[in-house]
Amino acid sequence: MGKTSKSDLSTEEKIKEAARKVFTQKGYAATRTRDIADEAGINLALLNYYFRSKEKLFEIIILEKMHLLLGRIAPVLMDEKTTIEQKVEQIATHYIDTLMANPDIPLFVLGEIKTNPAKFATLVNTKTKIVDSAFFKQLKARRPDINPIHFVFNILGLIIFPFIGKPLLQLITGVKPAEIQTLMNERKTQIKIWVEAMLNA
Amino acid sequence: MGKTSKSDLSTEEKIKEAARKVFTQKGYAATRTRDIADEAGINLALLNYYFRSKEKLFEIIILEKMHLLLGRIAPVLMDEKTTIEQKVEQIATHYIDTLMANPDIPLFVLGEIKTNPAKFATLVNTKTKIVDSAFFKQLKARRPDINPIHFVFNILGLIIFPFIGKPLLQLITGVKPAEIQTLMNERKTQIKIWVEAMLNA
DNA sequence: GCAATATTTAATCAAATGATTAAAATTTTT
DNA sequence: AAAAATTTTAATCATTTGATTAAATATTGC
Repeated sequence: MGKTSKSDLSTEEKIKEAARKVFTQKGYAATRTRDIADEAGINLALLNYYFRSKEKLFEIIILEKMHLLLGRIAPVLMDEKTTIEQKVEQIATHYIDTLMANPDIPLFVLGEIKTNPAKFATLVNTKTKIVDSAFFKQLKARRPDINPIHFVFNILGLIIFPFIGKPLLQLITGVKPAEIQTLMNERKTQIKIWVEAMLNA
Repeated sequence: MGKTSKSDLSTEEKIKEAARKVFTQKGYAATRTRDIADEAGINLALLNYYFRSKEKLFEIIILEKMHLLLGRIAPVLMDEKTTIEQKVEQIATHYIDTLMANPDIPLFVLGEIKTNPAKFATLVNTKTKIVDSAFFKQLKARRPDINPIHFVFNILGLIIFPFIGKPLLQLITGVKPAEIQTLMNERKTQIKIWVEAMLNA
């Protein structure tokens, strides 16, 4: 069934790999199925043979990427045994590592969620509500005067925004990719400190 | 020349208004010129008569939106007479007001910059480099141990990310639009406090 | 080795889409 | 009001694009 022989991937996996690249780079609407086929080194009909349609292939990829962006967050937030600071550190280091390896994901996922929120509603709703998590309880105990969602915005903004704003910041500051890489690594330790400072402010 | 008579706009302005709505909502690739024409209540040929092509019309709109997103930032950062805190407060209040009225802009502009950074290079480069601004000097004096770009990321992340992450946060927290509006207003005063705390951390 | 099955391709289709054209309708000028 | 200029439209093109089909090629089971 098109299995891999030695060095290279199966055809199905080659197509998925190409789809990951093209979809995350250009988004659903700007992606041509022919681009994916070319990138995978196969014919267009083969793509439809394996995945039936552009839409079906896209759903596989976007769900995969959503899982990459969200899958790790729930268990950390639910953990009753770790402190706020430990949760922030875990999330920051994990996400910055993940996003350095997959810098296109935030804009891709957030863009597609905005395009079609209904499609993702079911996917996310199955999970336990984050509003009832240990993290939310801890935040409410620590700062009863501030809506916990503020800190969720703050933490995600500190982690994710640099990856979304990178092209703009390169434009307006002229910062080089190598320097950005250094900055991202610094943020893995700094964000914990900054969030702590905000919690005490 | 198709000027407005009384209550309604000129045809040219009706098309631009429709283009603003459709382009910012769906992005360049997903936008159909027919959608813009329908939204404007005019025929498709008229759109090309006035603006020559989809691409030309798009450039007018995206430059307009980029100006809205960036135009106000440079003068604030250059001002030698205001403190860091005053600059942050000015930028936060101005941007949150602007983005509450135009919530689609960040994802739209950042997405299109990423698609074609070269197109915006010239536009942004004409301005004085922000790296040489009073704001950067002040940040370096205040925290010589931290790259000022970190704080630019932090401030823009705190301001802009909530607008980009809103659909996701609605999905995972179930927060209602009205509550988000309240949160956004709270952030106009909180961000200044949080940034100050981060600067002292 | 040969038949059955699975994989791959070239050619083609139908619909969508950006753009043009030539004519009709409207407005402006005189 | 007639002529000229402008504005608007319906019809149509050429290309792009997602998808299908039927035939060719390769692989697998016996």
